[in-house]
Amino acid sequence: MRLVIARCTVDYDGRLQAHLPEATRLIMVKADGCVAIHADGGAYKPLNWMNAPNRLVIDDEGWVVTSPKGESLRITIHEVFSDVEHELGVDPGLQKDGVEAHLQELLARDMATLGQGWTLVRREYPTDIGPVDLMCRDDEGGAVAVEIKRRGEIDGVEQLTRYLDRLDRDGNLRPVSGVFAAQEIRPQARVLAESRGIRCVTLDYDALRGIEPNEMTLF
Amino acid sequence: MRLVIARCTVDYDGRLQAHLPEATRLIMVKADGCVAIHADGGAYKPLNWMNAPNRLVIDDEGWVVTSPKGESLRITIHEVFSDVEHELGVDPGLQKDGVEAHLQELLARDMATLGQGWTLVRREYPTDIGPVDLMCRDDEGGAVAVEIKRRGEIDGVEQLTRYLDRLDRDGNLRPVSGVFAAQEIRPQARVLAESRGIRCVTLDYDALRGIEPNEMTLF
DNA sequence: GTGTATATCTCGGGG
DNA sequence: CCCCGAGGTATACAC
Repeated sequence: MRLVIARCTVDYDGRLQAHLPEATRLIMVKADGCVAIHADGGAYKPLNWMNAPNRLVIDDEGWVVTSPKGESLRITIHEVFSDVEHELGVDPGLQKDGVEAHLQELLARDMATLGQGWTLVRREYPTDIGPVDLMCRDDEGGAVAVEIKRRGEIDGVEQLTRYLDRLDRDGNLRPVSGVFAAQEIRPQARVLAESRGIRCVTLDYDALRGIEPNEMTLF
Repeated sequence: MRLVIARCTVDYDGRLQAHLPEATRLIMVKADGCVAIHADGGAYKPLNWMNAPNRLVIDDEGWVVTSPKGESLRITIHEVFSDVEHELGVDPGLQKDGVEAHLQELLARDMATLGQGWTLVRREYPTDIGPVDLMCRDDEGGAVAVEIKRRGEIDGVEQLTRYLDRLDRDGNLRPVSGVFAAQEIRPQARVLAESRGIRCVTLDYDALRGIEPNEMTLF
């Protein structure tokens, strides 16, 4: 990883056009060739960047980074304050716990959270517009499509609605009811869901984890 | 901006839990207090981060970053290879051209792109679930709601559909037709839009810019 | 503050 | 490769 502190101006031309007036910034070049221009604030997002793969040409004027997709980033360097390189090696990567896939797994193992006597047909049940998180049968054998979110918002209700619309055309399933399950359901999403006859279920992640027979967490 | 190259392990606990095994990484601390842990690859996104505002406590074990929202990041430092600080000052910021707001402005100035004899009622026409990009009248006086995107995808069609649903309840407007306008429209979005009677219009940004009477670009 | 929409979103999975 | 969905999305803006 190369770290350059320099007074520079930057011009990006690609998915849009953008320009950075002259100022002192950090230019970060990673081993995979990606480039990021950071100011001293504004969360982790750089002011300007180019994703790998790139071709980097350095001349007296500065740097020109070009990507095969036709994007270009011109960094005109006026003064260099620091220029260092460090070998970091390959990173073992991030281990996550508590995301949607985990909720789906936990819920699939404990259908009773949704309703007594419910059975799982399959996870990621396919439709021609994408997979439904869970397809179930309720205690009376009725088909139920379940959409799982960490945070239930309007988009999720729309997504489930599209699935229900498709699934309801299948004679083997019809009628298909819907359940919108999330750790937290936004009021507007709840209103929209219920206006469409979709049941909302709030999930308790810790309780679901507690139900597990053996330890599933990663660390 | 403080830049530390160190062999470290990291534990995040907040909106989820995540762990980084021991490896050498860049730790970036910006003037506003945000912290980012970077590997030597993977675009601009850090492996782990904490947004400002934060409280940073440093002891022999390493660093503990806590946010008022109850998130925490523990960085256990095993070996420091470099630790430097640079004063960058406040950045003048990025100047952009070619984003959705621009398209909306250009289209509002040249309604003929949508249809001969069309007139603009107003931009950001309000509904109770949010503003429609453009509200127009066609050559026969019929109300038309226009949703503008850089890239037209399914979500945009859903958004316009929600607006049309609301607007159609207004006796002064009904019937309201819809136009989905974008520089690029994904096939699936086009199919969905047309199945709902929404007309799709592909926008040519350069042509729209060419139509302008005076120079609007920033640089 | 919540709610909504945008983003050069980034990232990963599946066909 | 594109398409789609998730994200600790972050960010801006209106209410």
